Amino acid sequence: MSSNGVSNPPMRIRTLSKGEQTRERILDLAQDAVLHKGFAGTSLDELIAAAGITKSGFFYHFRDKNELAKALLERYLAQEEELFDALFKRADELNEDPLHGFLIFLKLLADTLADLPNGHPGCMVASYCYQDHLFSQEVRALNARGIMAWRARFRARLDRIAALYPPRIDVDLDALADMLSAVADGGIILSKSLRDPRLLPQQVMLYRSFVRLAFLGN
Amino acid sequence: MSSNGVSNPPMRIRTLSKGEQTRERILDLAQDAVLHKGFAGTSLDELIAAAGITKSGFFYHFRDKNELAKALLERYLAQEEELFDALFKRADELNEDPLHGFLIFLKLLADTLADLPNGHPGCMVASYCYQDHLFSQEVRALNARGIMAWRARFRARLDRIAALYPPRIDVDLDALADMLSAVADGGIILSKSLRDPRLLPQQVMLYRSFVRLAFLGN
DNA sequence: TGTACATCAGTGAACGCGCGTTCACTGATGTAC
DNA sequence: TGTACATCAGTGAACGCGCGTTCACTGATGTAC
Repeated sequence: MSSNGVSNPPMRIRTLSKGEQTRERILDLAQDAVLHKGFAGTSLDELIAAAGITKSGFFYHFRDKNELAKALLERYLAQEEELFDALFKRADELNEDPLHGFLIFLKLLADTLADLPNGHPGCMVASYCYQDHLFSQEVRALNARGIMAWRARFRARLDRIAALYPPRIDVDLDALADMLSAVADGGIILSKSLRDPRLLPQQVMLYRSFVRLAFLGN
Repeated sequence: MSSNGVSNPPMRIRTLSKGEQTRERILDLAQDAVLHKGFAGTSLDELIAAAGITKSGFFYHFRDKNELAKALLERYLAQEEELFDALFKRADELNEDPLHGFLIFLKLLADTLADLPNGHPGCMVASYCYQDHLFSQEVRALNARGIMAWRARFRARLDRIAALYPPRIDVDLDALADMLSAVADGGIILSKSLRDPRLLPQQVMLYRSFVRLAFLGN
């Protein structure tokens, strides 16, 4: 079940080999478990039982548990990138103005998040940042790079916007770019904690209101 | 060290008994460890070693590990309440207008967060929400009640503001109240992940800009 | 002021279970000639 | 088309260590009379 939904690319190109299918199944199960019990709280025993393989089968796919952590995060970040690429592409097809394109993107994002059947499963970056001492330096760096990539992506948009629409307030564009990540991560925490999937898209829409106010004034 | 700083009440009234001191020491160590390794990743062995007691000493203070989880969260929520009470009190002493009082509160909050020597240690509610399957129903409910209490507190302020300053945009006041929690939790994740303590207060100040724009228009 | 008893704040040893990891092995599928 | 070999995708058993929990016990401090 689940396999998160957020980030499924619009269409699968290549069919997966048997081994790749097993690996993806392990990752799906692991992601779900890690987002609800933490990494240390997720045992390999439960994963292999759910995946229907043996311990040694797991170690065929991952050298050790840390490599599972790394693969989980890499896949999550790649899926987010795909999602953002797709939504920006659609938004830009609908409008060529950078501000309105961004506002459309935010609306599409909120709609996408609102349409997830069980709500957003959780942000791997947020989960990992609260367990950073469990991971290798490599994984921690990957986590930070994920956030920096989001900042760079949104910042580039905001630069184009600010060039056309002088901001009504004194605002640091990096901070405003970060705010989308913050509001999304915070919104996920609200939705998860209160078991109300609507809270996350609602927060994204509030961020949208802020951007609109800041550049458009209404 | 640490003992988090955020939430230390302005002054200690009562001196703690020996047992209470030990208990607080365990909680300090546990909070630090849980926020960096997760709850399952934090062993009692490491806590007792750091606290300088034995296993049985620990179980004198807490019936089992779940009770530690509960005590940790209860203390965290109480400390947050104390902090908000203190900051609102100071803000209201400086100004009696509800909007400007709230804006001053947000500035005080940002300043407080900026002054934490090592940055904010992390939000227990966020940490727990990413490990909810580890905890009893009681602890999960406590976590949700924490967020609801923040919402109620900020919502009450926003109601008084909206009565005097009709909002410039169509905005749900519960959502706007939640946004402070979201921005704070998201800001903590930014600060922790990128190891830059300034990002959290920066996000709080952005939220402040939004509130100002929404009610004051500049 | 002295004695008896209760409570506080722990100690020390043992428990069994689950954890991640290793190792030698194997049937099925793919590739070269 | 048949055979030899390599790679893929695992199996099965064993490993030792660390985990949370239990239990009987104890010295120090507080309270009643």
